[in-house]
Amino acid sequence: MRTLPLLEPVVQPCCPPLTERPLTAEEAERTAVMFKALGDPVRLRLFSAVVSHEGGEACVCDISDVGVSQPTVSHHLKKLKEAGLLSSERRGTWVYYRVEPAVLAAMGQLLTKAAAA
Amino acid sequence: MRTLPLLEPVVQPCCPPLTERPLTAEEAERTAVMFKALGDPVRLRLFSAVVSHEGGEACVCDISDVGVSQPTVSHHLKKLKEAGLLSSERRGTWVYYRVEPAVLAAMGQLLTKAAAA
DNA sequence: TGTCTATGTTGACACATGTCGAACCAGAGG
DNA sequence: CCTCTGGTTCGACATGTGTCAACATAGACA
Repeated sequence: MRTLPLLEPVVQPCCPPLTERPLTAEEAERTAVMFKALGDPVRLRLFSAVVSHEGGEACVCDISDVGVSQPTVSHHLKKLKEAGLLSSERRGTWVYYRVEPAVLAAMGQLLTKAAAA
Repeated sequence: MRTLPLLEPVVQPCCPPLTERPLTAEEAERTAVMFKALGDPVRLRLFSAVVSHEGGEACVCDISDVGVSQPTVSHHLKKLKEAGLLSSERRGTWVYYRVEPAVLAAMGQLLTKAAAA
């Protein structure tokens, strides 16, 4: 019995820099997944809530006050997970979501390098 | 006769840091606009093409080879413009798109600060 | 076993979005 | 004036997406 299904890893070595050259179709496809995941207000709030929470992780019950129903929260968290931005773990009664620091750093570099050009 | 319609400024002083605290509904709404704009593979390629082009600007004719019809290219460039990421200017026969460096830098900080947490 | 609480999944629905062809607009150059 | 070329706008269509209520599942606890 595995405790972490972890749907897909999707984007790990990700993110070619944006300024160097035009992205290829493949690269764009991969990179767009992450931006798309953050392209919804509710998901952005959930993500921000997890990232800003102490320890970089939070229980669903702590962050689900974003004005939508509980199934919708669950749906959005799943999307963020599929995009490789969050991972989840069940601890007893509650499920905790955690941010993937590597991916976040990669996204940041992608944009800051672009800005420095 | 104005040469720059510039549909809306939308997001100028933008981007509260992502790690500090959970984003409010308003902040998330504003910030998500930009991520959403970059959340499509075609738009990401177009954006990357403009950013990586010399001088940070490019004629539509230089970047429209992304596998979709020309009206679709125009549609996506409009979206990027509405999101405040690009601006456009007509110069004789051709239309040039340019990146907005301030907004790009803000987005980068938003994520790198988040990564450093 | 049963029940209660915390999350996830399903199904359905309305709405947003990406795409194209066709029509339209703006300059350049006859 | 006309015509050609580069871009945009329009109308239509298929697909994707956010949302909820209802149902299902997983532990905790009795």
